[in-house]
Amino acid sequence: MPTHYKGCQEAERALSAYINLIRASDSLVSKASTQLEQSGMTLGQFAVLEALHHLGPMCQHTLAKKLLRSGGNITLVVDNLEKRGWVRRERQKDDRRMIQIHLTPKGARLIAKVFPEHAAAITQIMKELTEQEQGELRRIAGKLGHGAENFCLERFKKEQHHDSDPTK
Amino acid sequence: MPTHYKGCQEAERALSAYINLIRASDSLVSKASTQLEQSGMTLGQFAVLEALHHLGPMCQHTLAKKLLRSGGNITLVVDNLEKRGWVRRERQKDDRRMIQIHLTPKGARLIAKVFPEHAAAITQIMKELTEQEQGELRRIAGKLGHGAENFCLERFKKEQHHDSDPTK
DNA sequence: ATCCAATCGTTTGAGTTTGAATGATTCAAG
DNA sequence: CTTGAATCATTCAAACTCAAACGATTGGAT
Repeated sequence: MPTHYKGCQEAERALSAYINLIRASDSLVSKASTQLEQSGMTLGQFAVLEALHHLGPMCQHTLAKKLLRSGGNITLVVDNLEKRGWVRRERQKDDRRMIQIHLTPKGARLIAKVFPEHAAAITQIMKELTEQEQGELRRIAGKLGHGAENFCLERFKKEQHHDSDPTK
Repeated sequence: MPTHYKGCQEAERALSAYINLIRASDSLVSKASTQLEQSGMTLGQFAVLEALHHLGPMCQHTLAKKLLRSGGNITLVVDNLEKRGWVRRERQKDDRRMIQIHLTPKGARLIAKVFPEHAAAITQIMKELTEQEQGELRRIAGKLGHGAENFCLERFKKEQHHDSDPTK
Protein backbone atom coordinates (compact mmCIF):
# COMPACT_ATOMS: atom_id res chain seq x y z
CA MET A 1 0.00 0.00 0.00
CA PRO A 2 1.83 3.07 -1.24
CA THR A 3 -0.28 5.61 0.61
CA HIS A 4 2.62 6.86 2.66
CA TYR A 5 4.79 7.47 -0.33
CA LYS A 6 1.91 9.11 -2.14
CA GLY A 7 1.30 11.31 0.89
CA CYS A 8 4.92 12.40 0.77
CA GLN A 9 4.77 13.31 -2.87
CA GLU A 10 1.56 15.14 -2.32
CA ALA A 11 2.88 17.15 0.63
CA GLU A 12 6.10 17.87 -1.18
CA ARG A 13 4.28 19.24 -4.19
CA ALA A 14 1.92 21.32 -2.08
CA LEU A 15 4.64 22.73 0.16
CA SER A 16 6.91 23.60 -2.74
CA ALA A 17 4.13 25.45 -4.47
CA TYR A 18 3.18 27.17 -1.23
CA ILE A 19 6.69 28.32 -0.42
CA ASN A 20 7.48 29.50 -3.90
CA LEU A 21 4.22 31.40 -4.03
CA ILE A 22 4.93 33.28 -0.81
CA ARG A 23 8.52 34.01 -1.75
CA ALA A 24 7.50 35.30 -5.14
CA SER A 25 4.89 37.50 -3.54
CA ASP A 26 7.35 38.86 -0.98
CA SER A 27 9.85 39.56 -3.71
CA LEU A 28 7.29 41.39 -5.81
CA VAL A 29 5.90 43.42 -2.93
CA SER A 30 9.41 44.44 -2.00
CA LYS A 31 10.17 45.57 -5.54
CA ALA A 32 6.86 47.36 -5.85
CA SER A 33 7.39 49.20 -2.56
CA THR A 34 10.84 50.29 -3.60
CA GLN A 35 9.51 51.54 -6.89
CA LEU A 36 6.76 53.53 -5.16
CA GLU A 37 9.14 55.08 -2.64
CA GLN A 38 10.42 57.51 -5.22
CA SER A 39 6.89 58.85 -5.49
CA GLY A 40 6.95 59.40 -1.73
CA MET A 41 4.07 57.00 -1.25
CA THR A 42 3.42 53.79 0.64
CA LEU A 43 2.04 50.67 -0.98
CA GLY A 44 -1.01 50.96 1.27
CA GLN A 45 -1.47 54.59 0.32
CA PHE A 46 -1.11 53.73 -3.33
CA ALA A 47 -3.74 51.02 -3.01
CA VAL A 48 -6.26 53.47 -1.54
CA LEU A 49 -5.56 56.18 -4.09
CA GLU A 50 -5.73 53.65 -6.89
CA ALA A 51 -9.08 52.28 -5.71
CA LEU A 52 -10.52 55.80 -5.51
CA HIS A 53 -9.03 56.62 -8.90
CA HIS A 54 -10.54 53.67 -10.70
CA LEU A 55 -13.72 53.06 -8.73
CA GLY A 56 -14.63 56.55 -7.53
CA PRO A 57 -15.37 57.81 -4.01
CA MET A 58 -16.30 55.22 -1.44
CA CYS A 59 -16.56 54.82 2.31
CA GLN A 60 -13.80 53.37 4.47
CA HIS A 61 -15.61 50.17 5.15
CA THR A 62 -15.82 49.45 1.44
CA LEU A 63 -12.15 50.27 1.06
CA ALA A 64 -11.28 47.87 3.84
CA LYS A 65 -13.20 45.05 2.18
CA LYS A 66 -11.79 45.74 -1.27
CA LEU A 67 -8.20 46.00 -0.07
CA LEU A 68 -8.49 43.16 2.46
CA ARG A 69 -7.30 45.37 5.31
CA SER A 70 -8.73 46.01 8.74
CA GLY A 71 -10.89 49.03 9.44
CA GLY A 72 -8.32 50.48 11.80
CA ASN A 73 -5.70 50.24 9.13
CA ILE A 74 -7.81 52.14 6.61
CA THR A 75 -8.43 54.86 9.19
CA LEU A 76 -4.68 55.34 9.59
CA VAL A 77 -3.90 55.30 5.88
CA VAL A 78 -6.68 57.77 5.15
CA ASP A 79 -5.43 59.95 8.01
CA ASN A 80 -2.03 60.13 6.39
CA LEU A 81 -3.45 60.70 2.92
CA GLU A 82 -5.59 63.50 4.34
CA LYS A 83 -2.61 65.15 6.04
CA ARG A 84 -0.86 65.22 2.68
CA GLY A 85 -3.90 66.75 1.04
CA TRP A 86 -4.51 63.89 -1.37
CA VAL A 87 -7.96 62.88 -0.13
CA ARG A 88 -10.75 64.44 1.91
CA ARG A 89 -13.39 62.95 4.17
CA GLU A 90 -17.02 63.77 3.56
CA ARG A 91 -19.69 62.59 5.95
CA GLN A 92 -22.68 61.12 4.10
CA LYS A 93 -25.90 62.99 4.68
CA ASP A 94 -28.30 60.10 4.33
CA ASP A 95 -26.30 57.82 6.64
CA ARG A 96 -24.08 59.72 9.00
CA ARG A 97 -22.23 56.59 10.06
CA MET A 98 -20.41 56.50 6.76
CA ILE A 99 -17.66 58.78 5.54
CA GLN A 100 -17.04 59.01 1.84
CA ILE A 101 -13.42 59.36 0.84
CA HIS A 102 -12.80 61.59 -2.16
CA LEU A 103 -9.67 62.31 -4.10
CA THR A 104 -8.68 65.97 -3.99
CA PRO A 105 -7.63 67.52 -7.31
CA LYS A 106 -4.05 67.31 -6.09
CA GLY A 107 -4.48 63.64 -5.21
CA ALA A 108 -6.18 62.92 -8.51
CA ARG A 109 -3.32 64.48 -10.44
CA LEU A 110 -0.82 62.50 -8.42
CA ILE A 111 -2.38 59.08 -8.86
CA ALA A 112 -3.03 59.80 -12.54
CA LYS A 113 0.69 60.30 -12.91
CA VAL A 114 1.95 57.57 -10.59
CA PHE A 115 -0.38 54.75 -11.58
CA PRO A 116 0.88 54.35 -15.15
CA GLU A 117 4.46 54.48 -13.95
CA HIS A 118 3.80 51.82 -11.36
CA ALA A 119 1.85 49.68 -13.79
CA ALA A 120 4.72 49.91 -16.24
CA ALA A 121 7.19 48.86 -13.56
CA ILE A 122 5.08 45.84 -12.63
CA THR A 123 4.68 44.95 -16.28
CA GLN A 124 8.41 45.12 -16.68
CA ILE A 125 9.06 42.89 -13.70
CA MET A 126 6.52 40.35 -14.94
CA LYS A 127 8.43 40.07 -18.19
CA GLU A 128 10.43 37.39 -16.42
CA LEU A 129 7.44 35.25 -17.33
CA THR A 130 6.10 34.47 -20.76
CA GLU A 131 2.61 35.53 -21.75
CA GLN A 132 1.34 32.02 -21.19
CA GLU A 133 2.95 31.84 -17.78
CA GLN A 134 1.41 35.12 -16.74
CA GLY A 135 -1.97 33.85 -17.83
CA GLU A 136 -1.56 30.60 -15.97
CA LEU A 137 -0.33 32.38 -12.87
CA ARG A 138 -3.32 34.66 -12.98
CA ARG A 139 -5.71 31.76 -13.29
CA ILE A 140 -4.14 29.53 -10.64
CA ALA A 141 -3.48 32.26 -8.11
CA GLY A 142 -7.00 33.51 -8.72
CA LYS A 143 -8.31 30.10 -7.79
CA LEU A 144 -6.37 30.18 -4.52
CA GLY A 145 -7.35 33.74 -3.61
CA HIS A 146 -10.83 32.41 -4.38
CA GLY A 147 -13.31 35.14 -3.43
CA ALA A 148 -10.81 37.77 -4.47
CA GLU A 149 -12.18 39.64 -7.45
CA ASN A 150 -10.20 41.81 -9.72
CA PHE A 151 -11.38 44.87 -7.81
CA CYS A 152 -9.23 47.61 -9.23
CA LEU A 153 -8.90 46.25 -12.70
CA GLU A 154 -12.48 46.20 -13.90
CA ARG A 155 -12.40 49.90 -14.49
CA PHE A 156 -8.80 50.00 -15.59
CA LYS A 157 -9.57 47.83 -18.57
CA LYS A 158 -12.41 49.99 -19.80
CA GLU A 159 -10.39 53.12 -19.29
CA GLN A 160 -7.53 51.77 -21.36
CA HIS A 161 -9.47 50.20 -24.18
CA HIS A 162 -11.27 53.32 -25.35
CA ASP A 163 -8.65 55.81 -24.44
CA SER A 164 -10.93 57.99 -23.52
CA ASP A 165 -12.01 61.30 -22.14
CA PRO A 166 -11.98 61.18 -18.35
CA THR A 167 -14.95 63.55 -18.08
CA LYS A 168 -17.57 61.01 -17.19
CA MET B 1 0.39 50.67 -35.46
CA PRO B 2 -1.23 48.63 -32.70
CA THR B 3 1.53 49.12 -30.16
CA HIS B 4 -0.71 51.02 -27.80
CA TYR B 5 -3.36 48.35 -27.78
CA LYS B 6 -0.71 45.70 -27.36
CA GLY B 7 0.73 47.63 -24.46
CA CYS B 8 -2.68 47.63 -22.81
CA GLN B 9 -3.12 43.91 -23.17
CA GLU B 10 0.35 43.34 -21.88
CA ALA B 11 -0.11 45.55 -18.82
CA GLU B 12 -3.50 44.08 -18.14
CA ARG B 13 -2.16 40.55 -18.18
CA ALA B 14 0.82 41.44 -16.01
CA LEU B 15 -1.21 43.39 -13.47
CA SER B 16 -3.86 40.72 -13.18
CA ALA B 17 -1.27 38.08 -12.53
CA TYR B 18 0.51 40.36 -10.06
CA ILE B 19 -2.61 41.17 -8.08
CA ASN B 20 -3.89 37.62 -7.97
CA LEU B 21 -0.49 36.40 -6.86
CA ILE B 22 -0.33 38.81 -3.94
CA ARG B 23 -3.91 38.16 -2.90
CA ALA B 24 -3.39 34.43 -2.99
CA SER B 25 -0.25 34.78 -0.92
CA ASP B 26 -2.00 37.01 1.63
CA SER B 27 -4.82 34.54 1.87
CA LEU B 28 -2.48 31.62 2.41
CA VAL B 29 -0.32 33.40 4.96
CA SER B 30 -3.43 34.34 6.87
CA LYS B 31 -4.68 30.76 6.92
CA ALA B 32 -1.27 29.41 7.84
CA SER B 33 -0.93 31.88 10.71
CA THR B 34 -4.33 30.96 12.05
CA GLN B 35 -3.47 27.30 11.88
CA LEU B 36 -0.21 27.88 13.76
CA GLU B 37 -1.87 29.93 16.49
CA GLN B 38 -3.23 26.82 18.12
CA SER B 39 0.35 25.67 18.62
CA GLY B 40 1.05 28.95 20.37
CA MET B 41 3.61 29.90 17.75
CA THR B 42 4.17 32.71 15.31
CA LEU B 43 4.78 32.16 11.61
CA GLY B 44 8.20 33.75 12.05
CA GLN B 45 8.97 31.52 15.01
CA PHE B 46 7.83 28.49 13.06
CA ALA B 47 10.09 29.44 10.17
CA VAL B 48 13.14 29.62 12.43
CA LEU B 49 12.36 26.36 14.21
CA GLU B 50 11.68 24.67 10.92
CA ALA B 51 14.96 25.84 9.41
CA LEU B 52 16.90 24.59 12.45
CA HIS B 53 14.93 21.35 12.36
CA HIS B 54 15.66 20.55 8.75
CA LEU B 55 19.04 22.20 8.23
CA GLY B 56 20.64 21.94 11.68
CA PRO B 57 22.17 24.65 13.87
CA MET B 58 23.19 27.85 12.18
CA CYS B 59 24.07 31.43 13.03
CA GLN B 60 21.59 34.28 12.93
CA HIS B 61 23.05 35.85 9.85
CA THR B 62 22.47 32.66 7.91
CA LEU B 63 18.94 32.46 9.23
CA ALA B 64 18.27 36.00 8.10
CA LYS B 65 19.45 35.25 4.59
CA LYS B 66 17.54 31.99 4.34
CA LEU B 67 14.30 33.43 5.67
CA LEU B 68 14.64 36.75 3.82
CA ARG B 69 14.32 38.75 7.02
CA SER B 70 16.42 41.53 8.52
CA GLY B 71 19.05 40.79 11.12
CA GLY B 72 17.18 42.77 13.75
CA ASN B 73 14.11 40.72 13.15
CA ILE B 74 15.96 37.45 13.64
CA THR B 75 17.41 38.75 16.89
CA LEU B 76 13.91 39.43 18.17
CA VAL B 77 12.45 36.12 17.04
CA VAL B 78 15.35 34.20 18.55
CA ASP B 79 14.95 36.21 21.76
CA ASN B 80 11.36 35.07 22.02
CA LEU B 81 12.19 31.48 21.14
CA GLU B 82 14.91 31.53 23.77
CA LYS B 83 12.54 32.87 26.43
CA ARG B 84 10.23 29.95 25.72
CA GLY B 85 13.10 27.52 26.00
CA TRP B 86 12.86 26.25 22.45
CA VAL B 87 16.32 27.33 21.27
CA ARG B 88 19.62 28.29 22.86
CA ARG B 89 22.41 30.59 21.74
CA GLU B 90 25.93 29.29 21.60
CA ARG B 91 28.84 31.57 20.81
CA GLN B 92 31.19 30.03 18.26
CA LYS B 93 34.67 29.46 19.60
CA ASP B 94 36.56 29.86 16.35
CA ASP B 95 34.78 33.10 15.42
CA ARG B 96 33.28 34.84 18.40
CA ARG B 97 31.30 37.22 16.23
CA MET B 98 28.89 34.45 15.36
CA ILE B 99 26.28 32.85 17.56
CA GLN B 100 25.00 29.42 16.63
CA ILE B 101 21.34 28.83 17.31
CA HIS B 102 20.51 25.30 18.47
CA LEU B 103 17.19 23.65 19.10
CA THR B 104 16.75 22.57 22.70
CA PRO B 105 15.33 19.06 23.22
CA LYS B 106 12.04 20.71 24.11
CA GLY B 107 12.12 22.79 20.94
CA ALA B 108 13.07 19.79 18.84
CA ARG B 109 10.14 17.79 20.21
CA LEU B 110 7.81 20.69 19.53
CA ILE B 111 8.78 21.30 15.92
CA ALA B 112 8.84 17.57 15.24
CA LYS B 113 5.21 17.50 16.29
CA VAL B 114 4.04 20.79 14.78
CA PHE B 115 5.74 20.60 11.41
CA PRO B 116 3.82 17.57 10.11
CA GLU B 117 0.56 19.10 11.32
CA HIS B 118 1.32 22.33 9.59
CA ALA B 119 2.47 20.61 6.44
CA ALA B 120 -0.76 18.62 6.40
CA ALA B 121 -2.81 21.79 6.79
CA ILE B 122 -0.99 23.45 3.89
CA THR B 123 -1.40 20.33 1.80
CA GLN B 124 -5.11 20.37 2.53
CA ILE B 125 -5.45 24.01 1.56
CA MET B 126 -3.57 23.44 -1.66
CA LYS B 127 -6.06 20.77 -2.64
CA GLU B 128 -8.06 23.61 -4.16
CA LEU B 129 -5.59 23.14 -7.01
CA THR B 130 -5.07 20.05 -9.10
CA GLU B 131 -1.71 18.32 -9.10
CA GLN B 132 -0.85 19.89 -12.41
CA GLU B 133 -1.79 23.34 -11.17
CA GLN B 134 0.35 22.95 -8.08
CA GLY B 135 3.26 21.95 -10.25
CA GLU B 136 2.76 24.86 -12.59
CA LEU B 137 2.40 27.26 -9.69
CA ARG B 138 5.59 25.98 -8.19
CA ARG B 139 7.47 26.39 -11.43
CA ILE B 140 6.15 29.83 -12.32
CA ALA B 141 6.35 31.30 -8.83
CA GLY B 142 9.81 29.85 -8.53
CA LYS B 143 10.80 31.74 -11.65
CA LEU B 144 9.55 34.98 -10.15
CA GLY B 145 11.14 34.46 -6.74
CA HIS B 146 14.21 33.77 -8.89
CA GLY B 147 17.19 33.37 -6.57
CA ALA B 148 14.92 31.86 -3.96
CA GLU B 149 15.93 28.28 -3.46
CA ASN B 150 13.87 25.66 -1.81
CA PHE B 151 15.81 26.17 1.41
CA CYS B 152 13.80 24.19 3.89
CA LEU B 153 12.65 21.51 1.55
CA GLU B 154 15.89 19.97 0.38
CA ARG B 155 16.26 18.17 3.64
CA PHE B 156 12.57 17.56 4.11
CA LYS B 157 12.43 15.47 0.97
CA LYS B 158 15.28 13.22 1.98
CA GLU B 159 13.91 12.83 5.45
CA GLN B 160 10.53 11.75 4.13
CA HIS B 161 11.65 9.44 1.36
CA HIS B 162 13.66 7.08 3.51
CA ASP B 163 11.78 7.49 6.74
CA SER B 164 14.62 7.33 8.43
CA ASP B 165 16.82 7.48 11.47
CA PRO B 166 17.46 11.08 12.40
CA THR B 167 20.92 10.32 13.75
CA LYS B 168 23.30 11.89 11.28
C1' DA C 1 -42.24 55.97 20.44
C1' DT C 2 -38.70 53.09 22.40
C1' DC C 3 -35.41 49.66 22.71
C1' DC C 4 -31.98 46.47 20.62
C1' DA C 5 -28.96 44.78 17.36
C1' DA C 6 -26.13 45.92 13.55
C1' DT C 7 -23.05 48.98 11.12
C1' DC C 8 -19.32 52.30 10.78
C1' DG C 9 -15.26 54.86 12.17
C1' DT C 10 -11.87 55.67 15.79
C1' DT C 11 -8.76 54.56 19.39
C1' DT C 12 -5.63 51.68 21.85
C1' DG C 13 -2.34 47.95 22.84
C1' DA C 14 0.46 44.39 21.22
C1' DG C 15 3.16 42.21 17.71
C1' DT C 16 6.07 42.28 13.52
C1' DT C 17 9.18 44.30 10.45
C1' DT C 18 12.70 47.35 8.73
C1' DG C 19 16.80 50.43 8.57
C1' DA C 20 20.25 53.01 10.93
C1' DA C 21 23.42 53.38 14.65
C1' DT C 22 26.40 50.94 17.88
C1' DG C 23 29.75 47.70 19.78
C1' DA C 24 32.40 43.46 19.50
C1' DT C 25 35.24 40.60 16.84
C1' DT C 26 38.02 39.08 12.98
C1' DC C 27 41.21 39.45 9.22
C1' DA C 28 44.49 41.47 6.19
C1' DA C 29 47.81 45.12 4.98
C1' DG C 30 51.38 47.69 6.22
C1' DC D 1 52.08 45.01 16.26
C1' DT D 2 48.82 48.38 14.72
C1' DT D 3 45.52 50.20 11.85
C1' DG D 4 41.39 49.89 9.15
C1' DA D 5 37.84 47.46 6.71
C1' DA D 6 34.50 43.91 7.04
C1' DT D 7 31.33 40.89 9.50
C1' DC D 8 28.00 39.80 13.07
C1' DA D 9 24.66 40.65 16.69
C1' DT D 10 22.12 44.03 19.34
C1' DT D 11 19.50 48.10 20.12
C1' DC D 12 16.44 51.76 18.95
C1' DA D 13 12.97 54.50 16.55
C1' DA D 14 9.62 54.44 13.16
C1' DA D 15 6.06 52.40 10.45
C1' DC D 16 2.55 49.04 9.53
C1' DT D 17 -0.88 45.70 10.90
C1' DC D 18 -4.51 43.54 13.49
C1' DA D 19 -7.93 42.64 17.06
C1' DA D 20 -10.67 44.35 20.59
C1' DA D 21 -13.08 47.94 22.85
C1' DC D 22 -15.60 52.01 22.29
C1' DG D 23 -18.92 55.74 20.75
C1' DA D 24 -22.01 57.35 17.29
C1' DT D 25 -25.62 56.33 14.18
C1' DT D 26 -29.14 53.69 11.94
C1' DG D 27 -33.10 50.63 11.20
C1' DG D 28 -36.26 47.25 12.62
C1' DA D 29 -39.17 45.00 16.21
C1' DT D 30 -42.15 45.50 19.80
